[in-house]
Amino acid sequence: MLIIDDEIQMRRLLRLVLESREHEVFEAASGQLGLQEAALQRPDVVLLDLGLPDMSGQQVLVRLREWSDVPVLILSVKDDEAGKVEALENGADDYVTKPFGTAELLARIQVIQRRCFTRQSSELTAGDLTVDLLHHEARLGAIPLKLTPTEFSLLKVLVEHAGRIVTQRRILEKVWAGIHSEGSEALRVHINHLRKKMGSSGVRIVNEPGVGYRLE
Amino acid sequence: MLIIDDEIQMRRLLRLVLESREHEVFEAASGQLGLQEAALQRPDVVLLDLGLPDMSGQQVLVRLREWSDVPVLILSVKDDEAGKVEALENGADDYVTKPFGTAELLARIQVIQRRCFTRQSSELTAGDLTVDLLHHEARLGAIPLKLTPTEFSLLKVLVEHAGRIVTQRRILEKVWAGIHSEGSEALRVHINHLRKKMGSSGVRIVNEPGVGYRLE
DNA sequence: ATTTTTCTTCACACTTTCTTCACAGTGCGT
DNA sequence: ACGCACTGTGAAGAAAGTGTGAAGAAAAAT
Repeated sequence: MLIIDDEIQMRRLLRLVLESREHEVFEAASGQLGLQEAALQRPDVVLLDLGLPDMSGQQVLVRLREWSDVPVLILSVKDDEAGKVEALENGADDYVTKPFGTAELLARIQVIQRRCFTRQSSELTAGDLTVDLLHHEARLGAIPLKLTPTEFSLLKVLVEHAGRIVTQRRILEKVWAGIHSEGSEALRVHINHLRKKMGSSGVRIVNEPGVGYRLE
Repeated sequence: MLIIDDEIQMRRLLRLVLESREHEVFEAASGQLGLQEAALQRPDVVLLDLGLPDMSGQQVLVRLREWSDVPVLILSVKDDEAGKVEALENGADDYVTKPFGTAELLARIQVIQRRCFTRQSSELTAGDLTVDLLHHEARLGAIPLKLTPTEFSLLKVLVEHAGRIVTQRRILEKVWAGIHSEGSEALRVHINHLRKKMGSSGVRIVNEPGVGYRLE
């Protein structure tokens, strides 16, 4: 979930509401930053304010649509019909006028997520490897990998940062939610299992001694 | 395009606007008739007024959603936040408050059409298995399956995503509407019943430990 | 109100998955 | 070569998840 809005109090409010529903929230205070964040974080939904300092929200939307299908919900202070229509035609998925009720906002977010499940494959890939978060499935080329929950979660973290190193600490936090305050013994074992199940395909899990692991 | 609204002048207005955009338009003046028309004509979009004489628009929506996933756009005179949220949670795709601009209405219709794939049939199949949402029947080949309501609902969820994993969480949400905050004991039992009733046909319900179930 | 059907809970056996442990291997600096 | 820290790997017990029958609770039908 990415919030693009220049007013900090609005961002705070939205973050509060969204995090209560267990969304991972990113913020951007301008159109430029918003586009950058969208490219970097690949959010599942974008909340876009039309009144931005550096470029119009419409422009942001158009630029975003050049490469992304992510659902966009427009936030705007003006109840401006022409602007509404323009945004919807530019590829926005919904339009909410400030001030809005948080219940309505959440409901509308749920709707666009519901509708975009089929379209948005929500798949991560790295070489031959495909990880489908929605269906909890992983494939190597066309062959499905049979992974246990922990293995899947671990692979997910690695694929999210494919090609880059992922710290052991970071893995432990993401997969074990910090329960394992120390000791990466279990982690080593699961890495081992993953490597076995992936066999000798193009995808490898490489260890960076003392730091973490990297998928290539 | 199906319009469900009791006010004839509103239906006329909508028909005029929609036909100018070359939509085929059907009309219904009550909830009952609306549901009948929906089943008969299989419209690509439904415009639903919440204030109907015979039954509440919410009810119509719920009944419709039992067998169809056609995009529904709610029309309402009241700008009632609670009603909005309820409708959106009941499966509506958008909500417009009367009076509305025709440009906005058309734009919003385009959005939900763009985002939705509509299932034209009210039957789902997976191998030998056929689930008729409209008539609430399930058959294995030609033989009707005698299912209880919960079993039917459960099977429906599985068939909708036939061949893919369906998370336990998703099943609990869909079948039990989140009442069962946790504990999948009842789920296990019903899966067991379904398996027995389906016997050893080509269709099997496979468990993915720690994740959910999959129909294949 | 009574019967019938359906749903949920519980107990227990069973399966899968997770963690721990022991030990072997690797690379590095002294 | 040696110690050292870290990593890879197999095995076994612990923990979590699942299948299944039966019994009581709830809902629906009569």
